Amino acid sequence: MAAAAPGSPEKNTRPGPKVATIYDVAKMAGVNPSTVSRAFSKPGRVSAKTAGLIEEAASTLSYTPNPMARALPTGQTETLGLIIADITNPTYFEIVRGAQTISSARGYTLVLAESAESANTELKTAQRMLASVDGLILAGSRMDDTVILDLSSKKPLVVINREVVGVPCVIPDVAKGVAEAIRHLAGNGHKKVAFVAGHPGSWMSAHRWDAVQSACEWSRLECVYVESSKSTTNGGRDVARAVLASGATAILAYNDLLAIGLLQELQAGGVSVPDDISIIGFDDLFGSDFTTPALTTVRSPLGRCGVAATTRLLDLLNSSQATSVTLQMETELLLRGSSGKAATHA
Amino acid sequence: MAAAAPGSPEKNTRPGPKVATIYDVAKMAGVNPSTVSRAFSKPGRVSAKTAGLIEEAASTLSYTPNPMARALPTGQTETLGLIIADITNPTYFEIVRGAQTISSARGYTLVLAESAESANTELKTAQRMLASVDGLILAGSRMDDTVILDLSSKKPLVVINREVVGVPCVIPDVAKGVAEAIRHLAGNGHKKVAFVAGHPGSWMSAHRWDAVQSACEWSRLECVYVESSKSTTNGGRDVARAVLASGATAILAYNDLLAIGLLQELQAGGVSVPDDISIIGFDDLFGSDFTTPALTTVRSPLGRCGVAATTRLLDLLNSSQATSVTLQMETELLLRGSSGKAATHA
DNA sequence: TTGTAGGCGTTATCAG
DNA sequence: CTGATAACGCCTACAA
Repeated sequence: MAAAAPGSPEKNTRPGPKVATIYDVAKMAGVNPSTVSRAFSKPGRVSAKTAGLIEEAASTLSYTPNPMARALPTGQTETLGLIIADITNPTYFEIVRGAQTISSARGYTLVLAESAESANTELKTAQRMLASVDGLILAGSRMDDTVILDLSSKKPLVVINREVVGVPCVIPDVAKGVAEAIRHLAGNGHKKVAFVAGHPGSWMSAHRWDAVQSACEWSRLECVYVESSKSTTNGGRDVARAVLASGATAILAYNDLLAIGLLQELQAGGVSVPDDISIIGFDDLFGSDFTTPALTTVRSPLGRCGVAATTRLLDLLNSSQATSVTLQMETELLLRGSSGKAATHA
Repeated sequence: MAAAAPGSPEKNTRPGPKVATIYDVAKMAGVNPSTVSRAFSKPGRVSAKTAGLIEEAASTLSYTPNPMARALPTGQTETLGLIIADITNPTYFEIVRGAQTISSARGYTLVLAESAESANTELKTAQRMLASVDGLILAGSRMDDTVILDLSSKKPLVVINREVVGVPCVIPDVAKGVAEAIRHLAGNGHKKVAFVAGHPGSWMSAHRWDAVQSACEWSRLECVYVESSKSTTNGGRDVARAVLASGATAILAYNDLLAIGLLQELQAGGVSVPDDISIIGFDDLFGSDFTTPALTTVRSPLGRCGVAATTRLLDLLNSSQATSVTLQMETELLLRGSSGKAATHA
């Protein structure tokens, strides 16, 4: 008998004592509702005495402002939206974490949605969200640049892990990390490295491949491009054979998941890592240090990207500074056990 | 010149063409606003012809109902709240994933918040959320049973990973998985197992310890309880020494993180797993198969718990069936490489 | 400093 | 089936 419905067993409305409104508080405090409103929305614009009365009445009634009702006149919902490409991909967890932390720290509510890797559902989700959110964060968006730009003209919008001109972006600066990685490989006698790509439509994958190419050129290393079916451990397992056939002595995988799959499959096939082949991943994903050897990886500060993007968005919200600059978060090589000297094949 | 403000550079309001309302649609379709409202909220209660007109007008104006405005008269926000104990703990991600998937599939929005392991902030968060949400999901709650019960009397509420009488709960049924694990150990000649506990206040940790005790009793195994500072890999590393000193030949760790930390620390210390000591974790956490040997673990169907809890909540929402039964999701032993025959110590 | 009145976008209750 | 009109809970000029 936790909740005994008094009258008729209605649809789904709670019977409970109707939640208090400013009217109830006003009546109890003996003031006008608008005064109560002020007391809550602009502290200081009400006398200390009445503020006290209101405060007291409010707490005995356990009054809480109704965010919906508040959002109507103001247009501000105190809510941020985060759309990620794939909830299934642990890469995004760090971003969610960062965004949620900052949001709640600044008194905002975070609503989460995923686009299931579909540009279409992503757009629909974004449009629905637009109506109930003050600003939007897109992580790993699959939508066209023009669509994103258009969206950003309606509500403040920040993009993570991708660059769109005219829209504030937060991306990891892969150049530094990749350069370190390639230098590390070159210094260990490697001559040929294979880049195992991710999803063909992924902006980030292309971006990383570019960085790898220029770094290799600079270090006079040969690099080959290997396609993969999907950016998961299974995807990694699937391409192990192809990578081996390429003749490369070192692998740069598009992400850690691929790298780990590769590592496991190669080890299972009797290939020793890093003695026979070196493997380097991307992201420093949760669990990438669980492997033996632990995975060398180019750390993408995803968490900090989430934090930075959210901070950025909130700043945009209360300053209207139209700075659509791309923020680069530094990446770095995390040297662990899966990479080392090139095999002296003979 | 992405968004040229026409007039004055206001605070933070978007200058853009004010978003369309039912009034705009009504005018364009030549009907009354209330008819437009009907057309959207109760399809069928409007003639096919006018419905068409409205549909057309709405789409050319790209009208989207304002959720806030809609929530005001109805009291329904089409939004679900999920509060998790610690965003930092990957365990909860599966739950988030499940909840988000179901929510959006049923047209609901999911808002996410964390309690930072504090009963106090959890309560505050819950209360704030209560105002803007149709129902609440608590995962790994730290609040008192009475508080949760009280909360559940205001809005439909489902608890994950914990049992509270009078409140619908979804918990993994550890009994089965633990029994399998202990039988597995007993069958391999183990005589003494150590249970490495998690956070002292954790309901789940106590619950698992109970299960381990009864299973051990049933299989006539000795079991010892080892405290740990925190349920992380580092926490695992910290207790490695103590566990070794206990003389147990097998370890059941409260969760996979602890187990992995233990595994790494023991291996680093020259202890062979599973030859010298067997390790079994809980949860089948993401990455628990990255280790060498891969971690044997009692799989908690966290994702399915999230799904079940959300489904449950939604059912509660539109049926007012006051079923406060506890739903048990079956666990099972996932036999991988970290457990095996007891060391023949001599 | 505080009260008055009108409006935010929708739904709901009546008539017609 | 459709059109007025009053809520919903709160904010905000404007006036006192």
